[in-house]
Amino acid sequence: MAESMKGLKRTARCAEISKEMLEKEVTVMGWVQKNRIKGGIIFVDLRDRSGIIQIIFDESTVDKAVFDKAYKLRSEFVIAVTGKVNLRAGAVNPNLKTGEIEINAESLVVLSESETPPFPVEAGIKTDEQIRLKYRTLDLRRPELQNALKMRSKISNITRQFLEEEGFLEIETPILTKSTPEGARDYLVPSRVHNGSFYALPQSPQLFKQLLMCAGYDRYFQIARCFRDEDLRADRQPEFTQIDMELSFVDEEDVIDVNERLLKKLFKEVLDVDVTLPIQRITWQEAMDRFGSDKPDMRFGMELKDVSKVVEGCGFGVFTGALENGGSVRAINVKGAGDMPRKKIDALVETAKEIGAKGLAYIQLKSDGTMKSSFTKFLSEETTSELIKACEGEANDLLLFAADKNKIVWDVLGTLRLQLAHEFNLINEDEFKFAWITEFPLLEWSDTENRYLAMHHPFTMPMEEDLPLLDTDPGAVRARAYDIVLNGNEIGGGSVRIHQNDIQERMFKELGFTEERAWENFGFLLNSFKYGVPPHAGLAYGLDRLVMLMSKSESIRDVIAFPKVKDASCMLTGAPDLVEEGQLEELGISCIETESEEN
RNA sequence: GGCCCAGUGGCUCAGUUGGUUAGAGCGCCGCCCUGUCACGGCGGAGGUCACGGGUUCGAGUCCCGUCUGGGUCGCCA
Repeated sequence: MAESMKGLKRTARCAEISKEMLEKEVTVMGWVQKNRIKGGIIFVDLRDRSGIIQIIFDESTVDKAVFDKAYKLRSEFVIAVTGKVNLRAGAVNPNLKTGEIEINAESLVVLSESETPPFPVEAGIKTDEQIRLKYRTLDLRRPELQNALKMRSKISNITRQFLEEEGFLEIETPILTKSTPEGARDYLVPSRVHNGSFYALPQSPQLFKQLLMCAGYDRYFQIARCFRDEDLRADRQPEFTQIDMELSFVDEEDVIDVNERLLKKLFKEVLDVDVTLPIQRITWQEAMDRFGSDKPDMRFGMELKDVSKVVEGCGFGVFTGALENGGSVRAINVKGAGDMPRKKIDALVETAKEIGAKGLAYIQLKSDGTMKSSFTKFLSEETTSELIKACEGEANDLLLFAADKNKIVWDVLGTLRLQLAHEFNLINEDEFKFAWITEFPLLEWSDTENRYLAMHHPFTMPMEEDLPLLDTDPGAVRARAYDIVLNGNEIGGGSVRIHQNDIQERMFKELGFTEERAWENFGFLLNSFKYGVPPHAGLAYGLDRLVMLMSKSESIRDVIAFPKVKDASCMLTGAPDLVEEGQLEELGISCIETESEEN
């Protein structure tokens, strides 16, 4: 039966007990990890968020009532134990922080009993995530999740402390706000007072932080919850957290400087990893040309080679055709893969096709010096050897060629490069390789909408020297935008913002907004811009993704206490759920039955 | 919305070309054990093989559909 605390006070957490406290009487409280009964002596491993300490109940020294109670302890019972800290009489357990000591129990209070847990509450379990999410409180007791959430807390706190010292103010922005076009689908919240009208949950505090700059707050930050109603991924949740910041009277150099120092501090204090500053910067164009990705994993080579010049007029229709359509022919050299079996190469070709390529050409330079290729029969011997030379091909190399529009070529080779690096173990998992990616394209052509979309967002400043191109070749205009990339993951991004009305108007025009619609959607910002806007720039990190990488977690769900599953529902609470008819009436909402609900 | 993977005692899994009463380890329950810490010994309980159809003399196994979870493409300014 559960007992009360009877005025007991906890003196320390389990793993905070140390040899310095020998002979002292302490009271610990926590969960029973394990009860080992050896007849006249009982060992209980007691766990709390700090770790584990061994409690010992000795039949010859402890009250019989206490001993009998200890005999009945089971996994996950919550207990309070008072006793003396002693050196262990038996063997030391080197796997425990408290492995040299134990507590000789004098009294025991069972604060709460527990049913047998549905899965073991310990590290390294293989239990299905579905079950872990349903019993999330139990899962959260396990060391992996505790460590991830502790790390998350530490990262937030260091960030706060650092930004405070750098003169930033932490300011909250609304959660109930206005729906904006462009970008992700909004989560909507119906208004009771204004039936038929809706708030939207923020996709980011972007516009509000710009307003704060207009208001003179200089340097702002917020650890902000954001919402996007899009499908989930291993690294994507419908609600997530940004470390969001904005600075006035600065350019990209200032933003990069303060963030490099923030990252250096975080990695030093959280992981004891030294980040060498400055972090290397490469332009978007260079990232695509060398790695086929705007978030390159630079922990390994296998860089893309542009061989368009070599194969110009070579006679192989696939190559020349791609070049004639304004595309390119590029290659990667997979070192040590020259003897890859045909079946595996075919699988690579399949991957390329899934991404959108019509095929994938290859040259196998086998380790015995012979060569096998899907296309060199169309080429002269000179061109073939020039091609191999351009790829720095040697015996036992596999050369893969993609020929198409640049976007497809980058996508195909960028994807294969990553896939093959994993397959051939080229990635040092202990390494943290950062890079700034700069000079992103400002606009991106959308075939579905038949217009340009903002690659970053509509308030991103174009590069001054590219301004004339806005009228002639909008796709070529570069933006003053930058992403911070870590090991092939975008962990943050930002830009210098437009603070001139005339440029902002041109931008909206380019995006196909009428003046009327621009004012309807962003009037509150444009209006503020009329009364003195400081030049400003900012950046936001995806905190969840950052914690995931730093804690080497496999899924973003492992760094969020109560995450959602693939269809954006919560296995623990059952949200989203139906509501009472009266609530809907009040909101002036009636639901249309869909086919799936009828069944 | 498309494609791929998975679902068998509480957990993790095995289960042969379709063939007696569906197995194992851990956990759980009982008894024993004074230095265990992956404790040990003896004994025991526990299964609608995700669900619904179908094929068959016979289905955990084959076929169709559904549900649930995961991965991914689309989507994510």
